[in-house]
Amino acid sequence: VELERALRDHGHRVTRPRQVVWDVLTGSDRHLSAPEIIELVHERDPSINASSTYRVLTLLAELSLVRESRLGDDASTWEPRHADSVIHLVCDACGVVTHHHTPIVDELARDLDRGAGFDVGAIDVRANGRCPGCRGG
Amino acid sequence: VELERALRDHGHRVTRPRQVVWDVLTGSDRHLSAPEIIELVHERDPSINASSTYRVLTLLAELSLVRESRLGDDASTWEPRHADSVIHLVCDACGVVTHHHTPIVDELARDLDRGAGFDVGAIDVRANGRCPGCRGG
DNA sequence: ATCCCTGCAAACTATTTGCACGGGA
DNA sequence: TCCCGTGCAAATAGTTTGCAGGGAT
Repeated sequence: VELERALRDHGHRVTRPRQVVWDVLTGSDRHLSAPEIIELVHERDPSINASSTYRVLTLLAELSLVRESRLGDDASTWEPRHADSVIHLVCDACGVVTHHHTPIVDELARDLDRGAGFDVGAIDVRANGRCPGCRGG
Repeated sequence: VELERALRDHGHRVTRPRQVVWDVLTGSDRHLSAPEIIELVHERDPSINASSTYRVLTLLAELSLVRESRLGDDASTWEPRHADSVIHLVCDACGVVTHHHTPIVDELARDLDRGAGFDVGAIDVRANGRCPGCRGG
């Protein structure tokens, strides 16, 4: 229903591809690449075309329902948008991506405003390294 | 000579494509995409193939001489690597990418180590927004 | 003399777009 | 009924790879 409301509020139609893509995204607890999303969408409904999935992802991003990240060297990944700023922790050993929160990001935004005169809209922080599990190896 | 030393120290040969790509990168004050680098390399020596440029960029990244960033929605951009952590400020209005430094990034690294048990190797911060010039519009 | 690098061309992956039809409002 | 959104297929863009010859060491 969150999806339906967001779509209607902006004059967009509620269609099956949009619902299925949204279900796939909200039904996953991790980042998904476009090809992965396309695959999962196909499992639920093989008649939904890949290009439609791309178009839906673009639309959902415009509506701020999902967020695109470019974490690796390959394809973009997508996830439902979080309310607050999130830090992406990418483990170079096992490849797992986790999230982290800290008020320091807000501090950073303030510093950019004051120190560089930059009007900050969004901040993305990515850290590469070793996750707790791979750390002691 | 910095390039030559880095190459020889790791048992790699000093070749023309490697020198030209390095010259192009160090001769620019801004981020360059691979296609841009290929173009600039061609201006200096049209006989250097695009695939070689890709291979050189990959090698230089392994040697930590250059750094790859994925700032926009299109291609990766490359720049000589900086000693300290750098923040990329991407202006959504004019598209210009500038750099910013702040010790807050180190603070962030410490927080990730303590707060999330994550062994931080590198941190990338990107901020989208309005640069000082486009701000008052 | 050895074998690392390169140029070339082809393959690949991710993503975008034109078009005509069909379904949502 | 209207026209937005879709499926389809082809086009694009960026990047990677196999191979054989040439140059750096």
